[in-house]
Amino acid sequence: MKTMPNDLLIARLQSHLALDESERNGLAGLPCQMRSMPGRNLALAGKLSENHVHMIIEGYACRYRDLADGRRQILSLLMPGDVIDLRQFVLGGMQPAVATLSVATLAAIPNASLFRLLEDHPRITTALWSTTLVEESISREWLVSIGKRSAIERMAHLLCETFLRLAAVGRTEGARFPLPLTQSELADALGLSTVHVNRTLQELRKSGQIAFQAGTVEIFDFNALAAQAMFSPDYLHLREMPLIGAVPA
Amino acid sequence: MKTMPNDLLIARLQSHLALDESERNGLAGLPCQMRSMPGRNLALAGKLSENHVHMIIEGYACRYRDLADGRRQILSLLMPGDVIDLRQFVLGGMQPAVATLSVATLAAIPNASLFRLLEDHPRITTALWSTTLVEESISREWLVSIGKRSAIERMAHLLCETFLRLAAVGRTEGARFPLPLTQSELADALGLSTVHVNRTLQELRKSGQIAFQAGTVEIFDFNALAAQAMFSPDYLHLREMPLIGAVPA
DNA sequence: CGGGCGCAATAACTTAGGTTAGGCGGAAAC
DNA sequence: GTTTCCGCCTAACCTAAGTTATTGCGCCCG
Repeated sequence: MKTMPNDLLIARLQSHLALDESERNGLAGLPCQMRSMPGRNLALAGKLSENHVHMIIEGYACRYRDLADGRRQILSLLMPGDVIDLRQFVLGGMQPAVATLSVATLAAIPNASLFRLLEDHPRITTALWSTTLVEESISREWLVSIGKRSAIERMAHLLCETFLRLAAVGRTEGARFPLPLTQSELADALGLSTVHVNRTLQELRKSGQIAFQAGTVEIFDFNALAAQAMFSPDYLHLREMPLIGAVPA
Repeated sequence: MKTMPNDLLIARLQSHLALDESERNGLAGLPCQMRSMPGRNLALAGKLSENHVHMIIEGYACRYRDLADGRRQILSLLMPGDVIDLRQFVLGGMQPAVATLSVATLAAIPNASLFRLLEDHPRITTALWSTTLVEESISREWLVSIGKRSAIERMAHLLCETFLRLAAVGRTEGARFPLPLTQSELADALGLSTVHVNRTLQELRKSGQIAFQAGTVEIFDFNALAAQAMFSPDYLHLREMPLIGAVPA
C-alpha cells in the first residue's frame, strides 16, 4: 500500500540511498496536497504551481517538446513515484512541457518546506539528486533506442523498460500492465510514425510476443523480448529486481 | 584565464548558482591532480580512478554506449569544464563508457575531499546537481534531434550547440571552433551513417553555411544556421550569452 | 621511400520507415 | 438514434537515409 504520497516519496528515495530514521521522519512530515488531474492529454504548463514540487501518485504523464512546425517528441514517461519538477526547483527557469496521459493524481509539496527539510537533512538533497540522475540515465537509453535500434527493437525496449519501472512501484499484475498511450503517442515517444507503430505492434502480436488492447499490455516472455530489444536493466538503477525471474516464460 | 582547474570548476558552478566567498574558497582549496590523456579514442574505462571525480580541462571526450552487435551511440560530448563522473560519485555503480576524442587533460579530485567539502557547504551539492541537470537537458535536446530532426537539421543543431558551449568556456575564436571528430564519430553522435554525414556536410558547405576542415568548424551565419536547425539556446542554461550577437552575420 | 591504413569523398543501389488515403468501429455529443 | 470524432488498421506508394564499393590522399611506420 503505497498510496500515501509521503511513503511513496520515501520509498523512491530509498531505492537509491538508504535513509535514516530522522530523515524518513522529516520526509513523512512534509506537507503535501493532493491534486487530481481529471483527464488525459492535459498540458500541465500553467496548471502546476511554481512554488511546489510535484510527484505522480497515480496515472501517467510525459515530458515532451514541440517544434515550431508541429513535430512533437515525447522525452520521457512519468509514472507513479516520479517527481516532475526538480529541474525547476534547482535551476529555475523553464523545463520541458508536461502533459497527462491518463487521469492522474499528483502530490504537491511546497518548495519552502522542501528547502527547509534539505537544510536540516543534506543527504536528502543527494537522494533527490539521485532520482534526477536515474531519469537522465533513462533519457540516455532512449537516445540509444532512437539512434540505433530498429522499430521493433525500440518498441520492445520501451515495453521492457515500462514493465520494470511499473513493477518497481507495484503497478503490474503478473505480466500485464496498463499503458494508456495511443499509437500516435507511442510514435512521438519512439521517433516513429503512427502507421509504423501500428505495423510494429502487429508484428509483435503476430509473433506471439505481446498482447496489447484496451490500454493494457501483456508480455508473454519477458526474457525473449528483452533479448530482442538488447534490453539490460542496469540503467534503471533498481536496487531490487525480483520480477524478471518471476515473469512466466 | 581559466586554465587553473579549480577556477574552471568554480566558474562552471557559478554559471548556474551564485556562490559566496567561503564556498569559493572551499572549492579553490580542493586538492586536484592533473592527468593528461595522450591521445584520441582512448576508452577511459579502467583508466580513471573510481575514488576521484574528474573534470575536463582541455580537449574533448564523449560518453557512448556500445550495443552487443557493434552499433555505437555517442550520448554526449564532453568539453572543458564538464565533470565526467558525478553519476558514479552519487549513485555508485557503472556509468556509460567515456572515451577521449582528442588529446585531453583532466583534473582529478579525490571523492573524500569532495564529500568533506559538501558536508560543510551543502549549497555546493545543489550546484553540482545543477550541472547534471544541464547535462540532462542537453541529452533531451539530442533526443529531439535524433527523433524528429532531419539529417541537416541535426548536424546544424549540433554545430550551434557546440559553438555556444565552447564559447561559454572561451574556446572559440570568432566564429571558429575546434571539432576534432571524424565523420564516423559524428555519425555515431547524430544517429546517422558515415556516408550520410558526409553528404550532409557537403550540403552545408555548398550552401555556404559552414567550413569544416582539419578539425575546425567555421559558422558563417550563426543565426541562419540556428533557424534552420530550430535551435534555441535556452536548454543550455547559460546565464550569459553575449556571443550570439557577436558572431558576424 | 614504399607500403599500409585511416579518413574523406562519391557513386550506385537498397531499404526501413514515412506519407497519403481510405475504411471501420465504438463512444461521446447532440 | 444519428452524427461526429477519434483511434485503430490496412494498402499503395515514396523518400531519406542506409549499404556497399571504389578512389584518392595524407601520414605513420617499417
